[in-house]
Amino acid sequence: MPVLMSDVAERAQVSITTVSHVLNGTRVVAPETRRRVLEAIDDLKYYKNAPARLLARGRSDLFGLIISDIENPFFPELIKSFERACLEKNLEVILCSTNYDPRQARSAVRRMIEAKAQGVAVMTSQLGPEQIAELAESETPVILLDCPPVRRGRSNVKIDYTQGAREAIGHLRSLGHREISIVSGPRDRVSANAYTAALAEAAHEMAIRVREVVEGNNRPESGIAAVKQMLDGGDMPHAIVCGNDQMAFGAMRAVFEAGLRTPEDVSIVGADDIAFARFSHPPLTTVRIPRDELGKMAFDALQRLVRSKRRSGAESVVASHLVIRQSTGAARKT
Amino acid sequence: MPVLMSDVAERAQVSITTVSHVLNGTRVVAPETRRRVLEAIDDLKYYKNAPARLLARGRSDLFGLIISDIENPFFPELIKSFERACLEKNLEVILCSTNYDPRQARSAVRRMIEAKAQGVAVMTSQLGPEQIAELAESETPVILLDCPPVRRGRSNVKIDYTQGAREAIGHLRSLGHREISIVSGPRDRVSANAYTAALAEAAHEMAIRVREVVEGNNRPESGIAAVKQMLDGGDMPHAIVCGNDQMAFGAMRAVFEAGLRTPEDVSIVGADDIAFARFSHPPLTTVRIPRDELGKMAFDALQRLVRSKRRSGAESVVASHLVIRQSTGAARKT
DNA sequence: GCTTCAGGCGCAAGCGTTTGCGAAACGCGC
DNA sequence: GCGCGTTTCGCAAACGCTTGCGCCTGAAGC
Repeated sequence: MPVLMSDVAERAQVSITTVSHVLNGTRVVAPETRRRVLEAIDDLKYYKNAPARLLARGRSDLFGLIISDIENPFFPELIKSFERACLEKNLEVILCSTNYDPRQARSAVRRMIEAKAQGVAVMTSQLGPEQIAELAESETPVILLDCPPVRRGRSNVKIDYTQGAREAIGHLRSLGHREISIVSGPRDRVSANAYTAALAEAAHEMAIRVREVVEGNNRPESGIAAVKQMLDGGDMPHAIVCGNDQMAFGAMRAVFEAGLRTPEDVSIVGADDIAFARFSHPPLTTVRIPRDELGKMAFDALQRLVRSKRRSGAESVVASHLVIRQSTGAARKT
Repeated sequence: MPVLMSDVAERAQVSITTVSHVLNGTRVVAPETRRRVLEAIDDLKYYKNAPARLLARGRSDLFGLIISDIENPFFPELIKSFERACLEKNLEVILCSTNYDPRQARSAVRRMIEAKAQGVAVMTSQLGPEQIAELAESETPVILLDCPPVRRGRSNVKIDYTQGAREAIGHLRSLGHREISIVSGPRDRVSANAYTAALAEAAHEMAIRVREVVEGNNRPESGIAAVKQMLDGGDMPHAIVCGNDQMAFGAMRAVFEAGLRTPEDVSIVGADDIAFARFSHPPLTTVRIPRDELGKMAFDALQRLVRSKRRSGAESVVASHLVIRQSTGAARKT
């Protein structure tokens, strides 16, 4: 039923070989012939058959991207910049979410392999070593997030939290704070631990005391819960550093509900700098993770890996920086 | 290099025909044989070759989803529920964004056709009639959003704003408000107009005056701008109904920056009920568009269309409802 | 005028599945 | 012991494209 290359060929009075070549630019075709072919394609409204094409070529123009959860505001910007980079090079993207579910994680990997993705950027920590190994066995180059070591066919893009952590702690210090409390991300997430560690180190360097670290699950509710718990402790924290913005929003809410104010009574710092951080009340001071750079970087790294014959992995790093808004303020004199 | 069906067949001592049939469950295979095949697949780590499969079958198990912009918080939840529904039926999703760019819109359509998607849900108004026609010509069933009429191979899922609008206006009225101002979405968006119209009608019914409608672009900044403009007018609005939540956040910010308070001085109502509406300050009263239902509904409608031989389209409707939080309050006595 | 060469193009063999036909093997009734 | 219905499985022809070879034509070289 659909229009085939042979139909185009017939109408343009050439062989399908020629049609294929003008379509792909794989060899010189006389301008006049080319014109006829293009015209025929247009007249007939020919669409190439992607599966047939892939099958014949043996490889795809697909780059895979595996993320945790599309509803997590961390990802959309990352996805978008990854996609944009792919589009520019005329590559397709195949996107899969794990939704924090190991089953879906496995199925995501399977799909990547089945679709014959040239390479896959894994921007979630939901994949276990077995899944990574599976990709490796299929000779699929992989980019991991915060997950060294690098090796053949496997690069790493790393978020450097140290700078952001230093700036955040430094900022609080300069506001007169000498103690902080931390609402961390889930302990089973490498990135969360890295950030918490970076904070602890920065605090140590600057002689700031870390009163407590309470673990959240990265969602606003857990920010609320964490802060409630802190407040119940009796001795109220005056500076809270959160593992991500969503928990920071929760924290602000809990502070408000306790009859306190941000930043007058307690300063709050988020992390990620999601779009809404600018529109919360007060606008959130936060450690920005440049997710657009991250997507671009993942793409670049992947492309390098795919192109190079040796497939030797590399590590690239994106820096984090504090962006100061209005959720942090001078420590109260005691 | 990769493991083929023939490898599996050899190891299991059967023909590739049999392997194919156990893989697809397309005919009965003796239990023992079946076991051997499965075992071989497992041992060899065989992955089916999706392109080859598609080519041979002539059709795919792909459902397409075209959205505007993944960074727009309206979409992720919709995407997720669409995906979930597909996953349950063992269908793959191919997702494309238009990013409000006609070129990308065209390319999205082309990709759907090339990939041989069984059907496509178009949840954006970026596709012009030509693109829709393109899909129709390729015999691809289509689900549109708020875009009648229904016809062969083309269903519509409609958001019913009237209920939500009535509830919103009624709520404001019961709080003592007798006038509202509207910050609408872009006028070239059908849905935005539908909502504005529903608001106007509800207002009319309840004898509420619509002081003004200023057009925004659905982003927070435009909410700020719109409210600034209203405030500059001198005569301050006491109730503002916004076309979406993001503009409502902007509106709240502008109100705050003008030294006023929400809801004491001005009540603000959003629309969509994105995740952050619960965590803004104050939490946003908003007309909820159930995006999860929407995704599910789009999927169901698409599936019906794909399955039925006659391909006759239908219209399904999702209702909207007000969710009352704290950005609305009693009108001030004048 | 004959050879050489390059530019332009077509032939046909894959690519790895699915699936319509059938064939073999087996059990049962008579 | 034979015919017949079942059950179980294999053969080989698509599917629509890409691409290695190689042919043809006309112009340039001598």
